[in-house]
Amino acid sequence: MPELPEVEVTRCGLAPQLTGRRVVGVRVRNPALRWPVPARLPEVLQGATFRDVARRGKYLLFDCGAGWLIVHLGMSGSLRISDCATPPAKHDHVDIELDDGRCMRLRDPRRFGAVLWVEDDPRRHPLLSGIGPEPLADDFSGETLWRATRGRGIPIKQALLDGRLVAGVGNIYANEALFQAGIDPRAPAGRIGRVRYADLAEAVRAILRRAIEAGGSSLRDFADSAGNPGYFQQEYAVYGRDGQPCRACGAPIRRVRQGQRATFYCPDCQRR
DNA sequence: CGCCAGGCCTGCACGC
DNA sequence: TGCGTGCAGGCCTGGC
Repeated sequence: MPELPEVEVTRCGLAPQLTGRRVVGVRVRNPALRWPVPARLPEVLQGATFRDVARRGKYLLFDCGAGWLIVHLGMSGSLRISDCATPPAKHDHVDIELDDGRCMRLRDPRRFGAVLWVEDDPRRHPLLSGIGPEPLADDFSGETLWRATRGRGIPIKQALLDGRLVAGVGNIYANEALFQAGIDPRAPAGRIGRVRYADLAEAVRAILRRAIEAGGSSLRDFADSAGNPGYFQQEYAVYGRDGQPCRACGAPIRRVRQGQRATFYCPDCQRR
């Protein structure tokens, strides 16, 4: 379940291995991802050299000189560097072969992910142009959240999942950040004040940073690690813990449904 | 067998 | 009429 931290850890793992490498071939075994993998991907990528790997929200942006490869991992996708000779597994849909005999291999069992190609600024692509501030950048703050939610009745949990307010906060970290900020996920976003939004923004940052650091510790063997461990899972305060005691006060964690997504919270620590 | 999880785009219905 | 808003559907597989 790649959320922003997993995508960032992926970016950090891939960048040094890709930068300066030339593409010598592209193999698309199954183009049926969320959107079809562009049929012309092999021809446009052939001979291109990777210059950089960036990230916007949960989108990975590969600067290939002639254009940009955009990859979204959906909810079951992973990218790793493999030996080209290693036989692909069942859900290995795309290989991008490099000039050193290795390849970047996309695995995505559920195929909610996407592989796109654009020739100009990927941030202007329709899928990316409306994305809100990066949570770890300076233009995200309690103030931006406060301003964006004036007059809105939507529960704060669902507002946090809206990528136009803040980029890349998924279900797990929305739950965790609200716990850390002591805010009831059902509280109407428009009725939360500046001070609490400052706490919430800080909680979002802290949670994401911590998760990235935890993932970063596995960076060394990133390329060849088989299934990736999620250390951070051990540390969840509320996510997936319904019925278990709150780590802060002992009250049983509750689970409710908001917008067809599971929400977890502590009824005592989190207030409207 | 059925249900659920996950991200997030898309389309619809609604009210001002 | 257009817009902002809030909801629900859809995509897909594996695990319970």
